[in-house]
Amino acid sequence: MATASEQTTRDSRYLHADLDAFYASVEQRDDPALADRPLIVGEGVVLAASYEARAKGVRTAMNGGEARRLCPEALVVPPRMAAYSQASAAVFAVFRDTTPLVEGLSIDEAFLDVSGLHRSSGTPVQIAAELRERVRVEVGLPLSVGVASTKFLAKIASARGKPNGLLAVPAGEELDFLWPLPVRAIWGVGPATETRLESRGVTTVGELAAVPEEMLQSWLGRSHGSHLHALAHNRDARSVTVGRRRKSVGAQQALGRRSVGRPEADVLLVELVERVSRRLRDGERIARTIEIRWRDQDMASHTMSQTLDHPTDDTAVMLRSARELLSIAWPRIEPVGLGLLGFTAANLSEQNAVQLGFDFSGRDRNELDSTLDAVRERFGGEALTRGSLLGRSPIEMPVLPDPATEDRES
DNA sequence: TCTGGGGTCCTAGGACCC
DNA sequence: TCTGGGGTCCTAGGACCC
Repeated sequence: MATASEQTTRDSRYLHADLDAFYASVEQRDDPALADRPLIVGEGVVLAASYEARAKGVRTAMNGGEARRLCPEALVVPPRMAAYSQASAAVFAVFRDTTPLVEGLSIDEAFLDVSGLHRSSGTPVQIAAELRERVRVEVGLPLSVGVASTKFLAKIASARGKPNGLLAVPAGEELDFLWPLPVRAIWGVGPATETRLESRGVTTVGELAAVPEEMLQSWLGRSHGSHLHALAHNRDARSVTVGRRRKSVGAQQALGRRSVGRPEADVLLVELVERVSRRLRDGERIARTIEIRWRDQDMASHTMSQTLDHPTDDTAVMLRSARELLSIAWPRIEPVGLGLLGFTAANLSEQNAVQLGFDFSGRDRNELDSTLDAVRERFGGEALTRGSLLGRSPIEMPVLPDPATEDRES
């Protein structure tokens, strides 16, 4: 098991904050009649279930009929997305008031880096306790927080602390905490990886840590293998990234078992493209890659994509491309039957970006650096490096980014 | 238990360029 | 005409997450 030399001695600087049963908690907050009662949000499929409903076996993504059979006394309400967005924004405001180093992962969870706050705000554990209290009082929602020396361990800790808990993994005790857990607890180990590990007799993180890295790579692929090897030893160098932006926007529609002909598929495609292009325009984003995805009646999924010469947010342009793809794909789709149709716009960039083109082949280093300085001064591009100037593709720079719009849209 | 809707990241082969 | 090293971009598929 853990030896002292293997333990990290870094401070616990990362918080993973996760709202409990988020949609259900918002409903229970807004309607006192729902408090402390089994509650299901979403009718066709369960989007969220209160802990009272979970106690009966109801789970997220379960179909509504099954959920009602398991928990007949549950109240079922339709989702109110606007209310959840508002609640999320209020919670994230508390996060950002605690530290500017906040990385949103989804509508209801975020990483916070609280290193450097020790003098002003207390220890990470004190900060986490304060955060939970503020979210409870100011927003009225239960929050679980994990505290650890790495992001991935903080995430595991918050999950173990639920519901409504605070769990800190003390520096030096990381591996004692980690190694008894099932491999599935690791963020990034899903059903496929779990099965592959299990077939080789590896079921706990401790057993995973004992497998030589090269062997793990041969089982799972180079990158995945070395990544899991590192995590099993609590080696995770990832830091909190502020201001991440979405890289793709998509919409999809499941069709069940009914048979769908080409005309109906085409109508559906128009609706999907309209939804996506509207969201692109609302978010002031443009996309260069157009993708259709479908699932056949055997549940196998497929994609087909096309990259345009110029990014766009224009419905007609995207629709033309999507239709072209559907025409090419249809001979493959028709014999098997369509189970789901989706449309995704990827390769997103900022609507107000400028493209800078450079050709520095054969130029010297000084000339390059002075140009780099000039470009940075004009466009404020901190991310711009000499390496990016040497690339042949145009470099995209946001025009005078407004910090207020840097928020991740949820 | 035959399964919703919205995402991210990685891999691997081929085309193409210098 | 053939061969090599180094690199980017595009496409399709797969695993995973909330």
